Amino acid sequence: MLSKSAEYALRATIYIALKGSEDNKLGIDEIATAIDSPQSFTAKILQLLTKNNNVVSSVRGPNGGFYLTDAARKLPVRAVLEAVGENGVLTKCVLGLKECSETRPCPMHEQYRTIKAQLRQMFEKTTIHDLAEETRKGKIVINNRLVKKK
Amino acid sequence: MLSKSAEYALRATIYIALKGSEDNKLGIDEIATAIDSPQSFTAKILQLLTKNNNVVSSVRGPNGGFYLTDAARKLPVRAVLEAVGENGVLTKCVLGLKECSETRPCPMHEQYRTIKAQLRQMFEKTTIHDLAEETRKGKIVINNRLVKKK
DNA sequence: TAAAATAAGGATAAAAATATCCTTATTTAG
DNA sequence: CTAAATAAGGATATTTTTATCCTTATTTTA
Ligand code: FES
Ligand code: FES
Repeated sequence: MLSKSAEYALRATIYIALKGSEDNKLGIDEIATAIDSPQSFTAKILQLLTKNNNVVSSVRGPNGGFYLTDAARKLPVRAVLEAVGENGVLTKCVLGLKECSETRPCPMHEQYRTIKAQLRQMFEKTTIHDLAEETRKGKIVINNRLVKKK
Repeated sequence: MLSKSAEYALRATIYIALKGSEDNKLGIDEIATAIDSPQSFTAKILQLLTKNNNVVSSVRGPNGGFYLTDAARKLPVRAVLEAVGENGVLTKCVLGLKECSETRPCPMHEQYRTIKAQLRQMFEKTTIHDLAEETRKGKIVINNRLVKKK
């Protein structure tokens, strides 16, 4: 469904939203460990997220690291996907035709339309904040281990 | 959403259902041209479809080619996806966690659940026959050109 | 101001997906 | 029985995605 890049981007962003703040910036090693992702690769992805859509903010040097602004927390999930170049799910044809349109639909278009609409809904109406809250509240998890209650 | 392999697999299968029959088998060159796909690669995929799930049937030699049995036409779309090793959309976690489960959900699980259910519905309830019929009836298209009415 | 900490960025590397090409096996028609 | 047609299958190539490593720039603190 999503690329590894997009998956790591989402998990990292959620984690940063959850644990970081302007005066508690998180280092790449902590983040990658927390979300079970390859560190250097995750660093690249965080670079994308800081460059595109201002999803993530970063500061170098001692006590530097990554955090989210309040504005960033209000961004929809889609902003994260866009930042890593993965918004195709919402626009592309399931059968891989060059165009997905009502006027030249493929045989799955009709059925896929409502699913695509729901995906769009999910990616546009849900904010980073929502996902972080969801995670904070429940027995929710963003890595492959059990979540540790603090 | 789907891999190229899966996209070609679906388009090819639909085309074969539409134009082929036991006594009008279709050659790989016709199929690949018709669905705008790379010929040799499509050949590989058809090999998978003949080996797995009996989605496609084939005969070598003069007047050989590919066709679908009546049984194959009744197969759900999912059988095609499975045959090319692409049924992960229905089982995997959107955020890429190793497990997708109710007991250890990720922060998107709740919202994604209903979408996944609809995807499953779509892939399991829709048959190859349905897609071919859909294509036969309307201004429906499985390549990147306009469909030619015969 | 020097040293340490940290992200940014560039250069590769490894793996997976996609694609092509060539040879082999099978089947049919003549 | 032979030749031609056609899919099967193996080997290889190309491209894209994923991943690692090393150097550079920035920032903070001592
Ligand atoms: S044309 Fe294929 S999904 Fe819209
Ligand atoms: S656990 Fe992530 S979608 Fe189910």
